[in-house]
Amino acid sequence: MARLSFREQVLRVREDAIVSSVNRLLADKGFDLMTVDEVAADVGIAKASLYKHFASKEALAAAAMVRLLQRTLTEIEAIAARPDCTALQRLDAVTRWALYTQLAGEMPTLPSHNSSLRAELLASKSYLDLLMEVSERLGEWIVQAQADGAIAPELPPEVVLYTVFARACDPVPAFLKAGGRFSDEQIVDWVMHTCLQGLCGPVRSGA
Amino acid sequence: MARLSFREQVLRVREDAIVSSVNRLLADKGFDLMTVDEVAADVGIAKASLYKHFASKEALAAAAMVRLLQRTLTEIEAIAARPDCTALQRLDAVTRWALYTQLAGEMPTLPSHNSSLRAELLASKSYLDLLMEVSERLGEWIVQAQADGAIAPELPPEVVLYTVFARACDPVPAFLKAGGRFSDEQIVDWVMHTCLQGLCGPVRSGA
DNA sequence: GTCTATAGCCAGATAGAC
DNA sequence: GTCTATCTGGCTATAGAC
Repeated sequence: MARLSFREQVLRVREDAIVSSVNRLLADKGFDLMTVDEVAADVGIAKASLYKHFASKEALAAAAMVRLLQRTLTEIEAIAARPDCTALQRLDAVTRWALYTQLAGEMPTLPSHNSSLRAELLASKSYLDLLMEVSERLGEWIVQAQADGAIAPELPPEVVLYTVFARACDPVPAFLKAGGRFSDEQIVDWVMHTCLQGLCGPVRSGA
Repeated sequence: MARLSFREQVLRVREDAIVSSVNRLLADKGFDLMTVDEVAADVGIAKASLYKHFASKEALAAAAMVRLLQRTLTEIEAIAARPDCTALQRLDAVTRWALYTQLAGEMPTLPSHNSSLRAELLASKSYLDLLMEVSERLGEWIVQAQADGAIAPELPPEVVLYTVFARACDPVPAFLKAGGRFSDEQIVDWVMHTCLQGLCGPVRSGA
């Protein structure tokens, strides 16, 4: 019993190493340019061994997305545990976390066009469950922030949710980072500013 | 002389048909999933004939991007010709145009990771020239809008420019459209609202 | 310049020994 | 479960006739 558990633990560690490589490669090159050979080489095992753990390239990507959502949920729970925060501050915190994750090269991005990949994700119960839970947790904060008058009440919560989600694959931070003239902190501050206050910023009396 | 000119015209019409197909397919499936066979079938010619017009798949995509930038410049000039507009209103108009183009399925999107494609684009003088001209035209409006106090002066113009550019590949409109509950006009209005005023909207007195 | 046919290559997936 | 070696399909690109 103990041996079996140990074996399973070894298995999980190896699979976690695989998912880590996939996560990094997805963040770096995207799904289409990532090859299974690369993943195998990065993990340090043979390609055929990969296929003993995951049935397809799509399954690899799905596993990376599941882990991302799990980490997102962990982050959400950590932020939810902070006392004396407004809902807007919590939304701000989770969005900043996503931006820093992206700037660190750890945010896997998937092409929204790829149909085989979409099919795999929509068939994954754990992925869908996690996505729904993340959406619901954020949705509660959004509704609360609107009740507080902190987020524009005329925006449907759906619009707010998608806008927050979209920061995870926003190309602006990477472009600003590529320029090399700004720190990650500065970049995140600006993107958060445009996200919350918009380009026009707080309305000044004369405007 | 007239015959030669006529021949060249026929050639350009055919090439324009090719670029139209590429534009649509790029908007629909993206570069990696678009195959040259599809383009040929869509145009109604043999694949080998395509390669008489364009040297590679990357060249096809580059041609589509050049045409997009040309159309963008045309739109910019039309907006510039409007009398009695503030710089912010012109920026608003061109961004709205990009959003409608995207919702119409006519906005080609390229993967930012693909290196062979990047190389092709960076080697294309007409692409780079057009990109620079579009950036400069928008840059003038941005600086003017900041001088007017309409756009937050603490934002570097670079940040504003990238934020405007990013609307062209913003995933939010497509998600909202996929929901099927909103009109294109409504979607564009919301996205423009979040772009200019942010999620928090105009600061209310109590906030 | 257009076509048919095919070369050449690469990447996802598998066979089968250990 | 791990490996080496291989299969298979699809895609870019080209050869060569007309």
